[in-house]
Amino acid sequence: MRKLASGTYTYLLLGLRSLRKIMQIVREEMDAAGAQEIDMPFVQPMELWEQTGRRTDYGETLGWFTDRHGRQNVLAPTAEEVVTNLVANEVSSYKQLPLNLYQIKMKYRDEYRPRFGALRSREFIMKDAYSFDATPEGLDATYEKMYAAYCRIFTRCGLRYVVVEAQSGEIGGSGSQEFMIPCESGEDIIVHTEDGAYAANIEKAEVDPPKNSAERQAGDAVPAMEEVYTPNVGSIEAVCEFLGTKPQKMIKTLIHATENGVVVALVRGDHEVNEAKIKSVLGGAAVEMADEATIEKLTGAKVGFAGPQGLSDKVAKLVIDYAVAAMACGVTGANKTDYHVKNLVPGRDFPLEGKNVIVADIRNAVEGDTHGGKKLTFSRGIEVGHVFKLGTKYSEKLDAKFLDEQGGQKPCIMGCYGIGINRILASAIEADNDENGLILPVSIAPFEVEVIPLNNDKAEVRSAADSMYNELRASGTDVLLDDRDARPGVKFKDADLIGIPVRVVVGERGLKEGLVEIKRRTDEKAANVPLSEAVGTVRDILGEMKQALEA
RNA sequence: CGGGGCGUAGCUCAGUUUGGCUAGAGCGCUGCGUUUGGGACGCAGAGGCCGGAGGUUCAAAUCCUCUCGCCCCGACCA
Repeated sequence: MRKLASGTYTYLLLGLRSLRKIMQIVREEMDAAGAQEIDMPFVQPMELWEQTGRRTDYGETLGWFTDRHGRQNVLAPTAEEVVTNLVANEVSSYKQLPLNLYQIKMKYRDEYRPRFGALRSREFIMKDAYSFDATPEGLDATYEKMYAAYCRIFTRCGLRYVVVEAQSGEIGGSGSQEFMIPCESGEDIIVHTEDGAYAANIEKAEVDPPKNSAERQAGDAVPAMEEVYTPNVGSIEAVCEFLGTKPQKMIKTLIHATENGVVVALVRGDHEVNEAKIKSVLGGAAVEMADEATIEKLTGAKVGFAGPQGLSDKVAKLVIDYAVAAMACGVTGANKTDYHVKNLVPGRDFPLEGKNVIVADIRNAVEGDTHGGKKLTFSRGIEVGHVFKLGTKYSEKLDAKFLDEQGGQKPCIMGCYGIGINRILASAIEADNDENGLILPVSIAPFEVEVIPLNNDKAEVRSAADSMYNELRASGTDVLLDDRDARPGVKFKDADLIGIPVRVVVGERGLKEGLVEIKRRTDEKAANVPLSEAVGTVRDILGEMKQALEA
């Protein structure tokens, strides 16, 4: 793999061979799961993206250009629009459903910041599948099939994976799961209970409300709230330092704009608000941070001095995190520039109930939180696959409807399923390697076995190696012959570096006794095997390795 | 887009602070010879618009301005 520019790479022979093997496995499992392979355009009309609103949703990550006719074209990052448009034109009856279409193709995302080589590149190969069902039960069945196919794909690629609950986005309530490869260099945070019964992306991980109300009751004795002068001290850290308190004692008052009006969210000073959670608490309306003008108008103070007291009547919703509701008292903004208040008591100084007040889980999980009473731990992973029940978002907007048994018009119920082909290779490399290089599973290694003739100039060595190579090839084994005129050490190091699972060494010394050496990449020492049995032994070893990946 | 860093031989980098000899090293590459079971050795060589443009100066890889590219951190993410 060689870099051309930031986030764009040329794959050379070895990398490409691995990618092809991964694609083949994916293809076989998709076909077996009843999906049909198609090929959709990489360049797509912008109008389609405007119809579904994703031009805005994708924002800057969407790559596009204007052609000579002045038309705008999207460089496809996914293909929901195109496939839904296709189905809208082709499907008119429930008898044509269910339908499951997939493609394995280059995608483009204009990433804010491509990083970690193939893990997050601008161009990448993705298998994307889209299913269309007539009923929710049908979608469930398709989803299950795809889920099972994904498990087989990652197992066959020799990867240890975990499945986590993921944020399901706009269509609340329907399922979404990510397949993650646990690994230090991963970009995603996985949250799971110690027994592994619950695992989720940090975006999604649900947190138990605190159990003890003891602290709350202690709050009854707190004196009335009091304003303090905090000139030019806006941030949490600055206020803590100024007032000699801790972030855990602070209440962050975050003002959000939604299509239904202004929403104020409260989280503890040491917690991070999770907008996706607010969104689902509010029933799916888009949520974003309010701009300065909105905040100043609402609070009458500059940004950084907002507080919940007296605001509940002025906003559409007041959303309070469980952890804030459980606080005895806290420090927050005074709704007055350069002032904060202390001794603010939840329930006394601002409401914890009422028609526009919601107490819920609206923050990211942190160390020490629990789920279902079990402690949550954190680890990193690489997202290699995502299965997602989409519902009717796209089929409604793009008019993919069919007539059901009663003759009624219904939108198709969709699911979508992605696999990052490059990421599978990248995670296999990250997951297993040593100081000598890669250790690749036989199913995705560029070659299964490498034959190394040590003394190329010796005719008998050369001919023994050649005939082994030819025999292995003839028997359908993926074999590489290193016939370079190089020193032995160079060949050994290279074979190790590129992760070839099995290595056969043909040397003058061994050949005198009719022996060659066979060594797995993971073996300490090589085994001597009679030349006549070598091909059979190699095939047995490969057979075992492949067997292990089917289990 | 914000913050930081780096652009000198194919690669990794020194030299830049304090302007001054013919711009260097290791690895790689070419030729010849000796070697040959875990990245050999000797000898001889090739290889540079010091990222680009402009400026200061007797003199610029070195100082100034602008620009382009790359890396790292952050913000974003169906």
